[in-house]
Amino acid sequence: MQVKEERMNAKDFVSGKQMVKLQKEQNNITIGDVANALGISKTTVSRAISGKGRIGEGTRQRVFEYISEKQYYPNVMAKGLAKSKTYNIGWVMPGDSGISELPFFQRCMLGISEITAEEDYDILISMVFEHDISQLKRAVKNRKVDGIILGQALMKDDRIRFLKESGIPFVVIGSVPDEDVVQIDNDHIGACKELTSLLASKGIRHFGLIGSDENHVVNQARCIGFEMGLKEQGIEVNPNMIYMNCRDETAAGDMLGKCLKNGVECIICMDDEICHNVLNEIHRAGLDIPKDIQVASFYHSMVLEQHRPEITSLRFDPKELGAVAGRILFDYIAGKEVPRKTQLAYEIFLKDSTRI
Amino acid sequence: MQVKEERMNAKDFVSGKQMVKLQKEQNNITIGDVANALGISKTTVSRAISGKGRIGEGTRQRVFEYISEKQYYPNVMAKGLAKSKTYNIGWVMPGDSGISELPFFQRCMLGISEITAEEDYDILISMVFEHDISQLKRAVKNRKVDGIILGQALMKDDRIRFLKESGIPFVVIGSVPDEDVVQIDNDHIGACKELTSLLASKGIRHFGLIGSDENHVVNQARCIGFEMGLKEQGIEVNPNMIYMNCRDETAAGDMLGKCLKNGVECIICMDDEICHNVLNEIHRAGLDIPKDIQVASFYHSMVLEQHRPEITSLRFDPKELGAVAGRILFDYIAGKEVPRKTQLAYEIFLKDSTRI
DNA sequence: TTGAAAGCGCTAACAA
DNA sequence: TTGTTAGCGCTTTCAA
Repeated sequence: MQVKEERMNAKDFVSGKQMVKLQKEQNNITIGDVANALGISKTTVSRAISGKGRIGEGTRQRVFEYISEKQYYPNVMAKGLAKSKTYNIGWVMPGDSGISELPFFQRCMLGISEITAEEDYDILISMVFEHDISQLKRAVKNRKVDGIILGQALMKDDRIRFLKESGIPFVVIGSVPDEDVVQIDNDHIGACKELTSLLASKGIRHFGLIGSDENHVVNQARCIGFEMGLKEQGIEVNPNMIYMNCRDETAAGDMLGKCLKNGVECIICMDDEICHNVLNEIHRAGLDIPKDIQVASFYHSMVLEQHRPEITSLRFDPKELGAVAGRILFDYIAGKEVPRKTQLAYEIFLKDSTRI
Repeated sequence: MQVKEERMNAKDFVSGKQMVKLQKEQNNITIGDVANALGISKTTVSRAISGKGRIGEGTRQRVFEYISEKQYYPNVMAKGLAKSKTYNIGWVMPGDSGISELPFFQRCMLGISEITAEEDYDILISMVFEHDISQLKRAVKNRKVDGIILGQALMKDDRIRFLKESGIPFVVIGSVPDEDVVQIDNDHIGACKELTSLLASKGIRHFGLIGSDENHVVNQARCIGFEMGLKEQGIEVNPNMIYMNCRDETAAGDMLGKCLKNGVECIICMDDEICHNVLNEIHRAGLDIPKDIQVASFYHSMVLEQHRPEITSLRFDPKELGAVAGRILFDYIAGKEVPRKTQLAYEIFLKDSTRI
């Protein structure tokens, strides 16, 4: 509280039942105003602004000077009506996502917004739930968006079914089996496979894989990558190595216990939250990492950053994911050919949690 | 992985460089189509739909039957142009907020979206940064929104300055000194005061308050409430009791150390993240809660939920905050009088972390 | 290089 | 109760 003068006082917070009312003063200048003021036609002004069609350099100059002086901004809604565009793209994310998923969505959104801004688009948000996609439906039926980015893919996804029926262009972040859905995803399979294989190549034979919701496509991909990694190293795949639907710390504790009983040397967690829970349980049990048990994670986030020893993990870039999804969506809307599936790169960080 | 048939295979994820292209089939039916089909005028259709103006019950029926059969949905953009509305409200949140703030924004948004949905509005999102409010500016200049909800208030807030100049109706979630800004906030002062006073009344004399960014208005309010609580119990307020700008676990450790050295009996954390860090440091130091040190928090979230013993804390409802902000904004836009400042209730949870 | 006029899909006076 | 007409602010043919 050093900066005394910036400190607020209690009275700053207190107020009577003071009421306020909006006084509007919308002095919005239109393309017609510009045209009149300059003694030219609306068409010409429009052309000057859009840069389309031939126009005299002189007139162009005059228009630009005038609109920058008078602070003219085109009415995007009107433009949209004329061009049958909304200049919005829809961003669909779960309204009930867990705390650990939020940073992912936030970063995605940041990537998307960089791209939309370039195109002078805005992001309209729909929060959906597993059994309530009314918000998404509203945005689509009302034609408030030109396209949609779906932030999450489920195995049986109502959103995707609806979007396909509706005919609106959309892309999904994540992977889905549907042949005709444009999707952008981290290369989870490749990444999980490589990390698993790498760890196995260092001599680990007994793995335990702990994951959360098996209804999430991404978790299935992780399983597949894990199994591929094992096979590559000649380790027999045993379904008992895999524990799914780990919902909380208690469950994590149980699964940890089972792993230890089964002689697991290295636990791989499917995501950062699972890993966080597992780590807590490991400490609670008084075990040492990596001496008593090694730990790796198929996903990394700030949650794991603080941990010592540092955790071996896969790292992806959600912001890039969002940006790529945005670019592809715009191409798709524009009628261009786009790849059905785009996979993004990953990085493997080998840290002390798997070094004996 | 029980549900075998729902499991994906590796091949589901693999694809060649398959390309897809959008085939558009926009068969959007307009109000004119409806009118023609029914042999009535567009006006009549419009009236039937909006419910405004007199209209024969029979015609109304026929219109409704037809539009529900043909799946007619009005074009909101066109409606907006005619009525000078966008049917969007802007939601402004920091693009670089810490992981611990995200659940707050998510819950707020949920509350907002419930209200906007009622009014057939959508949420347009602008991610801003401390020194980059270009996204917000775009949305406002382009007139893409009818009003704005600002999710966070800073002491010197560029966003607020810009919004005031622009003349667009807006409300802020949080507190600001500006006389003429409509604001909705948790009653932080009252809550912090009451909790502090309550703890003091149970015999605690030596408090330590640990907080984060002092540039956040909310943290200043917490300080004020804390001091008021102390005064109420006849405890002398000493600036040395307050530690601000606690950025990470290391800083939390330092401040914890200072508190202990100064004979602090109870540490109050300004928010859940601080508290989380402090708790970690307390455990690291091998101290017992509440025997060695008592702990309370001015903010509660899922982060603290798992902790044992449970932490005495203040609880607010961010979703309600968002909903109230939404309602007030709509009233404000409609030209109604709205309270300059709305304070929301809080709950105090006394738990074992402050029971000796 | 410029302009007139029609149109995007809807609402809202004003008439009938 | 219904229809005619103009208009919201922009784009886009088609002529000039």
